[in-house]
Amino acid sequence: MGSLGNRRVGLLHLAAPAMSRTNTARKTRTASQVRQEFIDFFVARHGHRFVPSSPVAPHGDPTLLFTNAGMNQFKDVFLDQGTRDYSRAVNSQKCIRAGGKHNDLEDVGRDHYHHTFFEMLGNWSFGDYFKAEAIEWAWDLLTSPAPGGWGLDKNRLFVTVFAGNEAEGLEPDTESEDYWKRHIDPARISRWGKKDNFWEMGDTGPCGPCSEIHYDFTADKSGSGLVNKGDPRVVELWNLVFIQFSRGRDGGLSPLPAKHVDTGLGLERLVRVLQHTDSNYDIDLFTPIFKAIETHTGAHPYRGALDDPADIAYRVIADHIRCLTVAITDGAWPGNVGRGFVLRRILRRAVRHAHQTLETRGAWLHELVPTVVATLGDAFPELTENPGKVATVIRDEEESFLRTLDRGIALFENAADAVGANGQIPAADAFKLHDTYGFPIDLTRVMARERGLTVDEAGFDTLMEAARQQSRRTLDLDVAITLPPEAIARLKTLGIEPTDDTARFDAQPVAAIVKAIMNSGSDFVDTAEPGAPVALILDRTNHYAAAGGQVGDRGSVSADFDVQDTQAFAGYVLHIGQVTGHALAVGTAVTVTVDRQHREPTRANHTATHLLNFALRQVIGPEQDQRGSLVAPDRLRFDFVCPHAMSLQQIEETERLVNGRIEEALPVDTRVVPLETARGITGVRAIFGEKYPDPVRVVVIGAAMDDVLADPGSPRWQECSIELCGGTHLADTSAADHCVIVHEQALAAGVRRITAVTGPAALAAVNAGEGLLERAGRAAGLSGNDLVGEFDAINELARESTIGAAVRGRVTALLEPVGDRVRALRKEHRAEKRSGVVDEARRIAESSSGPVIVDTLPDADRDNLLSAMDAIRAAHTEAAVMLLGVDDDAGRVTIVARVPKALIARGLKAGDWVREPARICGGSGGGRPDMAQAGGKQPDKVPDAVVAARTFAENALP
RNA sequence: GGGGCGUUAGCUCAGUUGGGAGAGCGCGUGCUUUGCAAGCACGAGGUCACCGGUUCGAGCCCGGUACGCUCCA
Repeated sequence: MGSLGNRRVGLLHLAAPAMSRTNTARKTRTASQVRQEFIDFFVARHGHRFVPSSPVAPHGDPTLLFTNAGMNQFKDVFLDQGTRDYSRAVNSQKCIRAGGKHNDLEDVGRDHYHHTFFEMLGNWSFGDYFKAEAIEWAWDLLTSPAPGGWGLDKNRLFVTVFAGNEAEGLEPDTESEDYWKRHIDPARISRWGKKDNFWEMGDTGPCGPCSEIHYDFTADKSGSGLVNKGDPRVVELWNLVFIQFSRGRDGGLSPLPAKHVDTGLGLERLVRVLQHTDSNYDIDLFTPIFKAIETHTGAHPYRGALDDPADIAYRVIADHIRCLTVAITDGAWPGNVGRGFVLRRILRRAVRHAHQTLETRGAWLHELVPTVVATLGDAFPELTENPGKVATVIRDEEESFLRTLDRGIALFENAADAVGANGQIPAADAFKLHDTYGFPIDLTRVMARERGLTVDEAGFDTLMEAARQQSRRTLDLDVAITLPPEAIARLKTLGIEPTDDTARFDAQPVAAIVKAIMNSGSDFVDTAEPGAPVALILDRTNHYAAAGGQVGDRGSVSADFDVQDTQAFAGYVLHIGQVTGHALAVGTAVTVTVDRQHREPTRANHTATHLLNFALRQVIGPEQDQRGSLVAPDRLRFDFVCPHAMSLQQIEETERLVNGRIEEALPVDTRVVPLETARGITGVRAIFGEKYPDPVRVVVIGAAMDDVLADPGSPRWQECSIELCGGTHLADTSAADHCVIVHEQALAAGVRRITAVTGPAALAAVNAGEGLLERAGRAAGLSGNDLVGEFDAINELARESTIGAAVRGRVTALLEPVGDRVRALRKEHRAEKRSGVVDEARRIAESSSGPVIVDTLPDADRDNLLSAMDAIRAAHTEAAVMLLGVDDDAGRVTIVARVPKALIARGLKAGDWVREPARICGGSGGGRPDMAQAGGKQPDKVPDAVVAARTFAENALP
């Protein structure tokens, strides 16, 4: 027995007195005690090694979304691909069933026993004990009275065994059956077929019969007919799998030399039995979380009802926060693909319940993390390591969804109110919820179901597919010339070898032979004529084909062909471009030259990209994960995982770190090494999910490759940028001159993009930035029109010119107090102008009389005209008033008119009235009978217009 | 790389054929009231993100840009 096992021994004995003390009430144990008793039983009594739960986010297994069974971490043993230094193991495995083949997400909240996160107690034998012991011990632990066991009522237990299968030539598992008969009334044993009692890992591989213990929750112990019927009153407790066969590729079964035992006992349902509750959710793993939710929401206390919306929300939130806390602790991260997308969906369901069902506002789910840690931390100490970080991740994700949640709910409510007789939410609405507001389709489905509605999911899928098609179609347009699979096949039949591009790194001119010429229709031709774009395939080249984010080289082939882009397909390098000199024919001997003006800055940008990647990890944290990049001669772009916008300080710090390494003139070393070796280097950076060749090229900055390979595990490589990368790089970092981050923006939820420049462009950006900062600093000393002009000029330059993102932020910050003054000045100016116009209007009012007043005001816009109108009408309440404002500079005439009710009745309508002078000024207008506006573009016609307006009014008012 | 949506007062958001920019909260002042998270009145606060177009007239219509959100690749 190993030391790991010893550490956990002993609690069973401590717990025993507590159990016997409760003679009045029912004996109850905490979930923690149950878990520990299980482990102790197998460690202390039966010599098992305690093996801690593996992470729920499996690291080395891309076939698995989440750990979903206790055996996951022992899969290699069962597949005979790995060994352990022990043959008996026990643990409580953290499991998540959501999003994959086993998906319980849809059912969480609606019943008392589905969970996305749960624990699976298990004991394992690796070629050690088999059926007899597994059955004996399981029965012993379940039914022996305390302190040795849990003392379950044998009349509530049923056992199932494998019934055999003729087609497979499999006998009934009478072996297990005979062992069970030693313990239990044979009437309580039943036989079942392959579906229920034969376990297989996959289409091939280890498999074998299993035997299950079921528990009868019925009040009168009448559940014998409900075994394996999916009825919640009789549930499977413990599954004992006996791995004794291996299924080959031909589908046949052969006996395994080493037989294994794999068992699984769901902790939550077991504790439910032992705590005599009616629901998995009533056990002490959940009640503290319910309490915390109650405190945060003020909702009624949890009552456990299946049809109460608040109780459903309680269950969903408690389940989901457990799942999220554990998953994020184990290194999963909410995102938009795979595992991350499952987590995002889980979190959004919980947020939506908090917001809509429990009517809370703001992000608070993350505040439940400490409660989850309190309930699970003793069993899984990793939860206690950094719960603050886990809470932060959850909070960020909550806040981001809350931003669109209200709008989405409003859209859903409208759609739900408008549904037709078929009770179906239209696909267009469901898609918009998904596409615009981030409502996963399963969330929309849940919301619809709550209102007795369904969702047009077939239509949704169609829209989704259409969106995908569009994304792809537009992507394809970018590559004008590609090498389709049939063309590759033709090249192979022609005996043309893939291009030898080993010369691409030193980029010296090479001599080559034209092997094939392809036109834009993907047809092969014998000669390339001037004009149309074609792709040359040579036997060898020094051109770098676009890959790993780095754009393809430009260059020339002899003096006759201009290479505008270089792409590679299946090892064939396409030199895409046009003939500029003589026609080229297949078989021509040529000299290939790389355009240095294009290649050199690209090298600098690629090396700078690595330095940025490295610096960002230091500034943002280790969770910063590259999501994509573009390396072009004029700029570089880098997309990475980051929960929120970078602060000015973070941008500056990143630049400082990168430029520090540029100044140090660090050497850049590369080497092609076996993939296995490369992955073993401390701190090596690779893009998750990317397929790398083997062997793979490694680029290290700041250390010699010989030193790295001599001791790949050394922690000092943490201090260097080491990446798997096939791109072209500088010989040493100083050639990049300088690096400036010119943009920082959002790309998708939790993903940021930075754009940076190096070399002369970076130095120019620094100069421009410094100049602008200085101007912004001086602007505060200006006043009046100078201040306003300078403010506008600096703002425009800050927007338009290429300067550092951090400098742009600083300039904006400097200008903020100046902006206040500018606004005040402008306002003052407007007020002065208005009071001038209003004074003029008062003079008009004093000198006017009669039922119709028509006059002009110089230098007045619409607002001022209306103010002037009010001033005149205050003195002449019964008069119809028309004012014409003239703006000579802009060449505009603005006309407003008001007519009191009495005059409307006599036949003067403002809408008609304004049209007359407007027509004369070359414009038109309109409005209501009591009020109208119009305008024109010929200020010189205003005197005529005034006359016409007066005439019109006189004629209208006989 | 391609879509969808958004950007209006300090904050949260309305704004209906295009015709004088609004609400709630917050802020200020005054009044009332010494029983809770008070009431009433008045007021300040806007480049309707930016640029261009259409129009006599644009927060609103059209095109573009920036930023944010979001989905797909």
